[in-house]
Amino acid sequence: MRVLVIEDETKVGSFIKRALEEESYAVDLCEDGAQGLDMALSGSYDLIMIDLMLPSLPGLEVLARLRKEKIQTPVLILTAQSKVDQRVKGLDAGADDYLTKPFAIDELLARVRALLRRGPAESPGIFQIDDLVLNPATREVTRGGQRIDLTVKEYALLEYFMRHTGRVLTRPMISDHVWNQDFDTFTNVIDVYVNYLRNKIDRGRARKLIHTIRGSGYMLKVD
Amino acid sequence: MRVLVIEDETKVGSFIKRALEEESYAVDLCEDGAQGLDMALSGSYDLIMIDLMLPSLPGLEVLARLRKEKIQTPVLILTAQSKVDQRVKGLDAGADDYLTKPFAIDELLARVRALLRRGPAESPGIFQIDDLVLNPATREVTRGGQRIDLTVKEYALLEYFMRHTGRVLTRPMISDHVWNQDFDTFTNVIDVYVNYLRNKIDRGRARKLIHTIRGSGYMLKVD
DNA sequence: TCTTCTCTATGCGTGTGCTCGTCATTGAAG
DNA sequence: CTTCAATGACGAGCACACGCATAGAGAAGA
Repeated sequence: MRVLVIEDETKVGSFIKRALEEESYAVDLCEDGAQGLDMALSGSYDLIMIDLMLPSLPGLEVLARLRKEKIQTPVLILTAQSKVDQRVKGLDAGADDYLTKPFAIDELLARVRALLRRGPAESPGIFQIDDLVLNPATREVTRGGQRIDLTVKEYALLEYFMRHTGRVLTRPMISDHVWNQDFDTFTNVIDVYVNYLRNKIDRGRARKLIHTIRGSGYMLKVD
Repeated sequence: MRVLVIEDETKVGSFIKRALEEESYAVDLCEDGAQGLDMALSGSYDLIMIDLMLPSLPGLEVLARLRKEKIQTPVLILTAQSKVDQRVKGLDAGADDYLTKPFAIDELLARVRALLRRGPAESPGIFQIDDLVLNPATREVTRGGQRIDLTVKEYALLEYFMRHTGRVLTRPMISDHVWNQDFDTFTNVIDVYVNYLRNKIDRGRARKLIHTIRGSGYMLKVD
């Protein structure tokens, strides 16, 4: 899951970035409204977080243009003012949720999870395929009841796979959602990480779940 | 446990702040009603204390708006008048308890403990994991029956851990609940204090309780 | 003054993320 | 069936960030 944070206060921004990264999100941080809009328009993000007070372009304007371009990515508004009309304006402009600063990081994370949960599939809080279970709330993964320890990146990759079970995932799709902006296209990192995952999830099991679609990408499914 | 105190009399306010800090609470003090409301809305607090006589925005109003925004944090009302109707109004507006000034500090602390005990988990007064026991009422900690002396900060950290056993606690989450507002994100204080706790709690024991989740944070659990 | 506590600063070891090179597999053409 | 090119699998190894430990500065209180 990739998140764009448009926030001009460096301190707040990097605090949020770090918190999200510890929760295994890929995070791009942008301190300028106009530039942030450009990035948001790429459509690579699963969630966009916008501060209302921005230099160069106010947050509400960013949001409005985004919606005008038919980008339906969930948007979470950050605002210093708790004034009710500000919030109403934000929600009217197409925000999905708002949060007033200062906020508790737990609260931010909870809302992020909530926004991502109401995905296209209207999915529940837990993902399961065969005897493989992933719980995003606790970031716990088990197979056949047995706990599996994953690194942050491995977890991010697996979560992406499990959110798109039975679909072919191309390498560009994977890098777009699991890695952040400064991903280098000309490497085989993805292959390497898929291999790591295989070792921890499929190695020694009767039914393999991770399948290679030669010439296209990978797919998570039961045969 | 983090507490917000909204009290315009500087002397009373800092007296309360100090008393609470000695009991290992993280305390933010605010002398203005409107600003206090903003802070309270962040959801960062485990308890909020409001004086009824405030400049800019009366205490009852702060409380009412808080409840309107669905913030369910326990609220303790401070009031100079002991008039019955005042109290009734306060409780009607959604306060959980009240205290008339002047009050004995012991009484204040007792009520704070009582309010925090009825947490979201409907928790008992005592926390236990393996042979480690923590009693918030006496702030006494033992492991295997043996008393363990902790400093104020160490205790606050351990209490936070024990209230969230078995869950991964990220550094931002920890700083949000154990340190107060002016916490500096870019230091390793948390690591240092976890290390202190390890020395006093896990050092030399067969079963370790504090575990590092690399890239994420820490977790308190039995293996 | 001396002690206690909180926090800063720094050096060090190690796991993670990643690169690279080589080997295995696949599928198509001869 | 053999050959060959394209594609992917995977082990080895490197660099760096992360977390640990420890020393000491600074503040507050006895």
